[in-house]
Amino acid sequence: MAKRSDTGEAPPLGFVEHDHGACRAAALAHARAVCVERGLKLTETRAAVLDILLESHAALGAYEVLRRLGAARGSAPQPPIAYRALDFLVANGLAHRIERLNAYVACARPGADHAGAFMICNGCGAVAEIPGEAAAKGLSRSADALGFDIARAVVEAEGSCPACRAASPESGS
Amino acid sequence: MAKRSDTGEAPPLGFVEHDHGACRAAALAHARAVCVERGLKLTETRAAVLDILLESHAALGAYEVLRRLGAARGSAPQPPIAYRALDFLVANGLAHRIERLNAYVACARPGADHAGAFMICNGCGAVAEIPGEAAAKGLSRSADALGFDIARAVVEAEGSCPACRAASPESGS
DNA sequence: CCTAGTAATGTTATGCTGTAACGGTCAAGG
DNA sequence: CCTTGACCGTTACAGCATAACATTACTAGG
Ligand SMILES: [Zn+2]
Ligand SMILES: [Zn+2]
Ligand SMILES: [Zn+2]
Ligand SMILES: [Zn+2]
Repeated sequence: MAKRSDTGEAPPLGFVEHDHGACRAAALAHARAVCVERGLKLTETRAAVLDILLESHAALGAYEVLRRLGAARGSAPQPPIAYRALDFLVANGLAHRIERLNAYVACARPGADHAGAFMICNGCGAVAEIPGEAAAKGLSRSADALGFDIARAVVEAEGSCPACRAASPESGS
Repeated sequence: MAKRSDTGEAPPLGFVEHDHGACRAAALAHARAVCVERGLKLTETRAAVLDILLESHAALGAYEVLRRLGAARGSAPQPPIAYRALDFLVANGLAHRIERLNAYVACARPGADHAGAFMICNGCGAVAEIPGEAAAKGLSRSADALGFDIARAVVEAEGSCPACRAASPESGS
């Protein structure tokens, strides 16, 4: 495949093979560091939810998170438990909400600026997070022309990841 | 205001003053033409739902459409009635789904290519539909670099329209 | 005309997504 | 001690969406 150091971009996790154990540990460590730095509390529940999201680079619905949280605890927590933790993670850039799926994914670019864009594979459910600049640039030019002030941009592309394209080429061009 | 003929782009309805009665009639006429051309049936229910969406350039939730449909008929239709009509309109490019809002808006660019992007005003709920090219270009370059095949892109910016910025400038820069 | 097929609508029931509201727990600080 | 504030636990409900099946309407063929 293409080299990836030639553009200076971060490697796009989600579709590429990588040491996910390290990936997960690094994200968790980063979360702890961020919370210390900002005076936030990464409580047991929040850490557990983040860890659940970090199980893979797929997006999980709130109720799926809730189920796994219940399995991890032995009890059966109610929806607000999951939503509050997810809201905390999203508000602090540790996770993202995928609007197209009404689902949540752990942040794959710890510490980045966080105007991210996402590529969602319909085959395997993997989600890759990429810098949003490319899309945001064109978008903000359009917004300027309109006099519109962008507070937040949702950029989500749905399609087939390299692995899924290789596995079922009938849907290709 | 800024001239709008200097870029060759279509005028961005939704945020600009315009003769909305004509806008609505033209959209309805276009819908009829499209259906005739493609051998589709713009039934009473479908036309009614499209007309409801065309009441303004704001997005409506399915249940709000349902309520208005009930008001227009005198009966109280069930959710699938609205969803089926909305699905038909979306499938044929006569309306669009706004993922961020779980809501639907009439197409404001009849006959266009339909890889549109949307600007959603948090103040007044107006939605402007703009050509998606600007964002799509950067996005597809990223996708190519990843080996990702984009089937559909969701591009939705949330913020303040010119009118709402003027009305409440405290949230400005 | 009658019939069979298809497309759309009507109806029932249910599941997924998200939040309001209130009470309990625990730690920090006067 | 007693307040304050942040978080957690629980109940109840609101909003979004679809599966499944019954019914109606339109259409093509006999
Ligand atoms: Zn990973
Ligand atoms: Zn895939
Ligand atoms: Zn209009
Ligand atoms: Zn506005």
